[in-house]
Amino acid sequence: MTSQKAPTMKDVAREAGVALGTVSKVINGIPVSERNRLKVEQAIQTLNYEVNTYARGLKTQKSNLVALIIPNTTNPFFASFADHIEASLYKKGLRLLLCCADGIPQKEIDYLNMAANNKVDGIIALTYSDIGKYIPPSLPIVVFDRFFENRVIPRVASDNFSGGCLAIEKLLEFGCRHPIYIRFHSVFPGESDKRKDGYLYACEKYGLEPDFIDEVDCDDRLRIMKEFLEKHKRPDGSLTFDGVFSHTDYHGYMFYRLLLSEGYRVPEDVQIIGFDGIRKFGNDDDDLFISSICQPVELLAEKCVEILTAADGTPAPCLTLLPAQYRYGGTTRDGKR
Amino acid sequence: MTSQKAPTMKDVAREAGVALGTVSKVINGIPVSERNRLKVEQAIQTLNYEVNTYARGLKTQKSNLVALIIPNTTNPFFASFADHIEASLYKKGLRLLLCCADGIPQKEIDYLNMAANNKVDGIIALTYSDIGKYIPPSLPIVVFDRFFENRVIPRVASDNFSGGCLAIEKLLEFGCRHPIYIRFHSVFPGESDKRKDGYLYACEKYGLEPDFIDEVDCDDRLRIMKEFLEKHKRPDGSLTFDGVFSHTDYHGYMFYRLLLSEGYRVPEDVQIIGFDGIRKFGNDDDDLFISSICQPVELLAEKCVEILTAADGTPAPCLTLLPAQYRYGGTTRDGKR
DNA sequence: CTGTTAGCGCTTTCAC
DNA sequence: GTGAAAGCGCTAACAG
Repeated sequence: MTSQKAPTMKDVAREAGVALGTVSKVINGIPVSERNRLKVEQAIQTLNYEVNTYARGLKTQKSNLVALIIPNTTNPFFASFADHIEASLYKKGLRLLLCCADGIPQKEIDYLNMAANNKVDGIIALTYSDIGKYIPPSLPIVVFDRFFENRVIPRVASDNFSGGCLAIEKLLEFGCRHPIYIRFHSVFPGESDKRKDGYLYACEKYGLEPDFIDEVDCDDRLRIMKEFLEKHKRPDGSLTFDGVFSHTDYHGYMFYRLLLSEGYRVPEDVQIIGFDGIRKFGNDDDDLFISSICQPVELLAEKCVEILTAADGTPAPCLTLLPAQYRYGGTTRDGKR
Repeated sequence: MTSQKAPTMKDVAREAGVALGTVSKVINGIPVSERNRLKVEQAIQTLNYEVNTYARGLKTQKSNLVALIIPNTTNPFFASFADHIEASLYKKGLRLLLCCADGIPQKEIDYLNMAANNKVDGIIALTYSDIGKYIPPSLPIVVFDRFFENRVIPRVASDNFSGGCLAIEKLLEFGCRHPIYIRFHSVFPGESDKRKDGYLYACEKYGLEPDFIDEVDCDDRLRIMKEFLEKHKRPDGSLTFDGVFSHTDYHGYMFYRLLLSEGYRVPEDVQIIGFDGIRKFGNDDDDLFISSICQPVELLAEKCVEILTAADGTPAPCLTLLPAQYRYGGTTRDGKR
């Protein structure tokens, strides 16, 4: 892995017949006499010169690199988030260092250490392990969804509370009488917890009796869902609920498949609304897994980048909430389209 | 975006009471007295020291960064590939610069220029535009699937020919008599073209009449599929084919949905096998979209990294083909499970 | 082995 | 304006 010797600034200076510093000024847009600027630009052309990133980084301590720490890219939500982060950074001339932490705390810490040591200019983190205390104290960072106690860190998230509320309102609008809520959550608190708060609030507001699965995430999800289902079957086999708001599309889709396999019809017997708005192949508008409260992934990503790259003086907002929107995905009774 | 001053090698030397060079030796694994090594390691611990990448890069012209150029991360296959590339690089102490080219040639060229510009030690490219002539002449590179004419570049791919063949053999094994083939392909040639060759070869071998959709990829896929379907309906509504080998899971899944919407049963009336082995949520073993010839993504990624990072002397293989495997995903008659 | 030192290519003073 | 020169933190070559 060796790279060929590239021309240096010195070569350009010699070629142009000016001093080293003058070349540097031209490159960095610092005023220089018209005559010299042209000579330098000419020399740069001739030699096909490009700035050496390491030398510049060594001097300026800037790399134009931003680390994105996410669990993985295989989960469609993370994948989409990463994709939009990349696009936003690219627009600003920044590059993306992808760090998939896989939920391995050591790997997260490794990446954080690396980030702290002059390798990146900032961090965008979407993580579900407890790395708060490893976050370098003075590196710009924006976190998605999570909250760390040791330091005031700008957070970006969807308006999960309103989203949770909206899910129930939509289910009611489409004729549900008894919506339940399903969640398998991380042990670490985050903004997405408010989806449940939204559900509970909506229950209160519309006089519904709350009923839900709310367990720590585990390998036993399917068994837990099945048990829940059994407990909610009437003697005639019909269900005591007719709507499901799932904390994520993923689990909502699991529940959807379970219902189908037990002979229930969706959306006729039970309507389902998930959360996230993930798409099967990531591109079309018509390939939601289930009807969903869709996170505005593109806007969320842009907002993260915007806050991270805001001028040093600008105070970053502690929390930025963006609205999530309902979209039809086949498991609700507003079909047609 | 300012970073706090990190401890330097000088600080470590002072803390450990040894010379700068000694610290450098310890870090680079060059023999040093046991006593000094311990002192230095201790000091590194205490100061939480990490090597400054720019300084090292300036000296060595290495960055431990590898650029991955892919169209996006939202397509599940690319996402999975990126995920495994990241993991493989991480194991070798390398970091991943993610470049999503979105099929925008200018963006690909930008990234290639950057890569050439001392920023990365190597490139792994999975791309469908014609960037052959922009590839920096002396930077290590490995391409997935594609072939560029201007330069001998190591290629890694699945054994698409055998995979195509296998798809037909499986369909026959499960009782198909008339398997067709569906493809919407890029205008650029690549290894995956051999899936069709495999199909044609299998037809020849097993005495089948080839029949297929083979179009340049476009927005009109659904219309083309519908027309094809119409042409293959017998007067009684039954179909003249009973098996589908789709060039990708994506299009296979599209065709699957089309068949269902037209009232055909899968796998009873028509069996479908795709190619890629992409998973709905990227993690479980049971969430293929359709039965598929699965690319060994993890191995492919590892192989790319292995070839890219092979010692300078080692001649890289021009082409490395890894076997793809059939896996049940609900659209074939080997169900149960 | 160990310590000293000369740069890697660039930015950024600082005199001129 | 301009050019000379001092490092940024590290590696590697060298003398001890």
